[in-house]
Amino acid sequence: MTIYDSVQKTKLPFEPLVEGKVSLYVCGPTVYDDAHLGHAKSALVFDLLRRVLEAEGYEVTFARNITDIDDKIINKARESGLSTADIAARYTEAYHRDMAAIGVRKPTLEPKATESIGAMSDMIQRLLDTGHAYRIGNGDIYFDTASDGRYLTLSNRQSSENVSRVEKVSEKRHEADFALWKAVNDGSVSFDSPFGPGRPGWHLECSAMIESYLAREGTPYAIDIHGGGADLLFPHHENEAAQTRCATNRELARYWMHNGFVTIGGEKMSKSLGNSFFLKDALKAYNGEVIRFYLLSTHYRGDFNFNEEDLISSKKRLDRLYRLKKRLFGLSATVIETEFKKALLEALGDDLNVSKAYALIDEMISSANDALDRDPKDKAYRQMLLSALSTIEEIMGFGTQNPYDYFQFGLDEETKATIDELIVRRTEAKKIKDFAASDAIRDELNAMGVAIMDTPSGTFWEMQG
RNA sequence: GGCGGCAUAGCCAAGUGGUAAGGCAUGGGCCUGCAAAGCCCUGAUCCCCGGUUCGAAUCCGGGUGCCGCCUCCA
Repeated sequence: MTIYDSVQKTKLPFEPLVEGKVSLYVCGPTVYDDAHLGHAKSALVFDLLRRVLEAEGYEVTFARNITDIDDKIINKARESGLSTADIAARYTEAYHRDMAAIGVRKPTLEPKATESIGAMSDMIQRLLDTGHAYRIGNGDIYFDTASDGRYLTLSNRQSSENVSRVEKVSEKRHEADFALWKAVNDGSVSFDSPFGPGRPGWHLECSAMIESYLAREGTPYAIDIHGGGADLLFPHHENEAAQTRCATNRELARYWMHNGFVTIGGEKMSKSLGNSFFLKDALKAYNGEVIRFYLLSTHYRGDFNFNEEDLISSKKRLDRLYRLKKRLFGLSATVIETEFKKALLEALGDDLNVSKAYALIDEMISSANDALDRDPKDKAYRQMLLSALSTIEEIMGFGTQNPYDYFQFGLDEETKATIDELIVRRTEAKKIKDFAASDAIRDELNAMGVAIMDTPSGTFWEMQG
């Protein structure tokens, strides 16, 4: 496959460091609040990448970290009266629940910062030993950016002169130098280390975790692919790259991938702008797969402008897949290799061209419906379709639900019983050709948001979206 | 100020040199008691100006507009 490397700014053929294997690391969440749609987008993009690589036959080791200690977590703990561990546990659980709801598979590894203090200490020690880090009077340890000849090459910046908004610390050697370790003397949350009690700097955890959990020996790069949101390129990934380079004498990742932002009204969704849309709230109104389908529907590198009308339009598109699944419901078949799968992987293999993949799915659905209209009993064809659906489930991660449940999203049993009862009454009215009565019942159902469809095998219904 | 991204039909969105995928919406047809669903048909010359080329949405130059990173951020 080809991957767009955001450092070289070009699509490159993917060549693994180790034959048949891929190491993929993605920056995960800081667990101090619920995940918003931007977090979901990022998680979905790399979940898709992982699925595609696996479908291509690679053995993928996919790590996504949890930042469970950080100033924001400490502040939240202070406000709520809970411990930082409680806050972190609560939002880690919420993150897992939300991601599962949109079909994001669990990563192979999910290291936590608080469980990686040893790995971080080791890296700090190496950086101190090699002169790439220094300690200041209050015990803080900083990375010396000027000691890295390749600093700023990742994000293609000419100088750090304009990094003037970074907090001024008088003892720092250079403005761009960033904290590896913050000494803590005020009794707040701290961890023991060879450098005394303190907390790790945020950038450090990814480098340290990659080194201790993912990196292979004897390769020119620590891992194959490092991903994250576009806002992490600088300074976060720049700093990670510098740490790894200086501590281990090799580059961190061969390919860097950055996903675009979710925006609202053209502006980046972020907590500081106050325009975040929590995933958990979206999940109240829409099936998780609809959200997955929608957020994955455009190319990962572009910005994604969230808009409820577009979401509904996406839902209608996914509905078609489920109606086809409904037509084939109850049939079992062995999964066979299909031309469809080949085409789908080829589309996705081009730097995750999801638009092309979606187009292939749409075309498959149309021709399938057409063929099933002509010959509903073609067994070989049905088997091929079931295999295609199963490919979509496996690679795209949607179409996995029972189609009847899918169309009854959010309904309680009582309402379902009411609907079923109305349909029985309507069927009886139709039987005696009392169309006025049957149409009145249909209007009533429509008013409830229920769409009716009469078929040779009975009347079915769906919630309208 | 430095660096970067984007601009394609009413809307969403692929395509990066050979005369514009797909979806939603719209209109028409088939099917249906009527519908719904399904299938078929229906729409753009690609922000503007200039250049290169036999040929450009696609390359080059110059504009305009929107967005992002440089502070925590997916």
